[in-house]
Amino acid sequence: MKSYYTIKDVAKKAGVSIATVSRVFNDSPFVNEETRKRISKIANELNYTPNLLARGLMLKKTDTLGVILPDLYGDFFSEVIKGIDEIARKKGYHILVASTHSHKSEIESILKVMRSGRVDGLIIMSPHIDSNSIRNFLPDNMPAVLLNCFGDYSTLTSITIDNFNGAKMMIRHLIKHGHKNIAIIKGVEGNYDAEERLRGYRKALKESSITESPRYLLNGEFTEESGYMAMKKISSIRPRPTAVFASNDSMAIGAIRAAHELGIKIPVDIAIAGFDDVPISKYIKPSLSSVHVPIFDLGRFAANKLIEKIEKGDKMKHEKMVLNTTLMVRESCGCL
Amino acid sequence: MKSYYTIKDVAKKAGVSIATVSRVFNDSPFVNEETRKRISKIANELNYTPNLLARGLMLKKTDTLGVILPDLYGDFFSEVIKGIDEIARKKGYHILVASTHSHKSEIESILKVMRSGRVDGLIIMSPHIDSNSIRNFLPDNMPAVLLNCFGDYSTLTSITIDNFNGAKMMIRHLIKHGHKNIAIIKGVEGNYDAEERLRGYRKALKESSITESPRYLLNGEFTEESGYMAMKKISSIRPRPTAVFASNDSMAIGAIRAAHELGIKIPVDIAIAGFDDVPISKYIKPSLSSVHVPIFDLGRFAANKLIEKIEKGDKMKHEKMVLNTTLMVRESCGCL
DNA sequence: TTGTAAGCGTTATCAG
DNA sequence: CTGATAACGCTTACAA
Repeated sequence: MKSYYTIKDVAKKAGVSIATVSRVFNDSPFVNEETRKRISKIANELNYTPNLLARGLMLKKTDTLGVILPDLYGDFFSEVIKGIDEIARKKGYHILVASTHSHKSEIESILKVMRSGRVDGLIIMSPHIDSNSIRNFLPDNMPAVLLNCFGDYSTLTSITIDNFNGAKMMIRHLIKHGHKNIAIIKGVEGNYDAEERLRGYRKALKESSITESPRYLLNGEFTEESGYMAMKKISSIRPRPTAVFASNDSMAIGAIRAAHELGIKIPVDIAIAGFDDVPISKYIKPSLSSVHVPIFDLGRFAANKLIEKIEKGDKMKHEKMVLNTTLMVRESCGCL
Repeated sequence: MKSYYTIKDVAKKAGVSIATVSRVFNDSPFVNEETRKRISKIANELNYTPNLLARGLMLKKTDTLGVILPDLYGDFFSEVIKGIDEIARKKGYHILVASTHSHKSEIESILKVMRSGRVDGLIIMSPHIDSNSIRNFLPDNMPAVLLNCFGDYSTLTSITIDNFNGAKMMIRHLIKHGHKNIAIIKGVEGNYDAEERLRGYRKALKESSITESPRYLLNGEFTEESGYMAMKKISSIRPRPTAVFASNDSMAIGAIRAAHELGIKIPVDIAIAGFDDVPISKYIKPSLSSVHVPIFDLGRFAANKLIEKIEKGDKMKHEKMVLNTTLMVRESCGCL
């Protein structure tokens, strides 16, 4: 007994040519109803399904989307994937995922694999500035959608989150409630989201003629731990800031933990705000004011756009899409 | 200009046969150093990489692991994926993911795709009892590792988390601290993890000769919302339980939210414990006592086992592996 | 050390 | 309606 059957086996058993079997599996109208039934029955018995590699080789179509992300873990990425998956499955595509850890060499090797006939198109998120070179590694016939990347790639479709305005709104909000000494815990250096959020912070300060103080600029790595460390430092800055804007929620949560340990009351002593609006932010105490990011949509839009590009051909004009962010005011900023 | 090049293009340009080009890309020792260099150079210029579909078709090897999960979202699944990805990349494999939403039809169609030459092996997590039939859909030559599934598949390798003992330990712990009226918020009906945790709960009660009360058995869906609802019900049960064991952390967090709203103090009025030890549990107030589950290891072990099976052939004996869970005592159970 | 040619499992083009 | 047969892009005996 063979461990798997091919179109030939089915054809032989049904006493027809492989062409006819192929027709059956491709819903060709030109096949006799009885023949069709007989072939279907035999295929079923043999548990036969067409080999997708062979089919892909012929058709130059794999019904697969390549998804390249910096990491696969955490609320953010997993929600992006879920969004992509939802659309993909709905439209009959599968997804091949890979994480780069923002390493240039990883990106290149992944791209090499992905472009070698295995996927019909690519969704790439590479917020790190070094990974800019991605473009050069993309065969220019390969449909692609870029997520949260630097640069204005007029040649590529890209979708970004409105980091800049999100941060600006949040800082404006803090200023409106009387804060003047506002510290920021920055994100990873050279990261698109981090830079844009910083830019928003600066813009809001400038608007209100508040001079930016370098002492209020803390480094962070987008991790809980780095937020914790930053808050420890902040506690000894004089004059002590009355508000802290963490460039993402993980860091905000770390900052809150540090504050707890230091006996600093939030939001009474210091107001804290984050960015991303991860699910947890509602549940921590105090609940975290944050900037909501439509992550799920990001994934869905990306998948939709990509599939559109794949199916309409690349003559589709390239576009840049920006997703709105919204303010989520909760307890930690002290305005409730 | 062609949009992509094949082995033929390279061969022609280098003035050799495709066999030689192939040899170069497969590191065959039998190729003249100069020829090799010339071919490499030309391949580079053309930005040529071997088509992996064609190669896979010949070799019957795709260097890809299929990963089938109930869902792609959330701390749990994303950490499983990350674990798998870490090992896979290390050993030169890629991963094709799909989510089933525990729908039988989805599982079947996914399996059909996965087995059609696209993956070398499968990691399947299907804790729902209906999806039991998976076995029948697996070509028996396809290496596979089952995660947290029902049944004792002596024919398949499986890895599970020790849900039973985890729950038992937690309940024992509560009993030791004086609780006798312990409610449980159950997980999804027919779900492997849910059933096992319930079994652990019962075992611990029986051990201490505490009679199980049906009123203390609340239904839940593993969601935050269902935990919230359950707690609302619990608050009006008389005699009111002094402790609540939620079958996962999401529900425990929902329960805590409900308690807050109802003015029930945790852990003073009611102790609460969860399961999974998701990252958030450390950060909520009160911090959540939970049962730690080595999720990341689950993914890594699964990937390692699968790759081993793929490479050693399926003569490898099938095994059942159980990963230990450990008690994480924090504030919410009131023992600190 | 290299080339020739068969074959992997499909689909597509033509005849019939 | 059906069957040969040539692709698809690659690896691998076997021959030279």
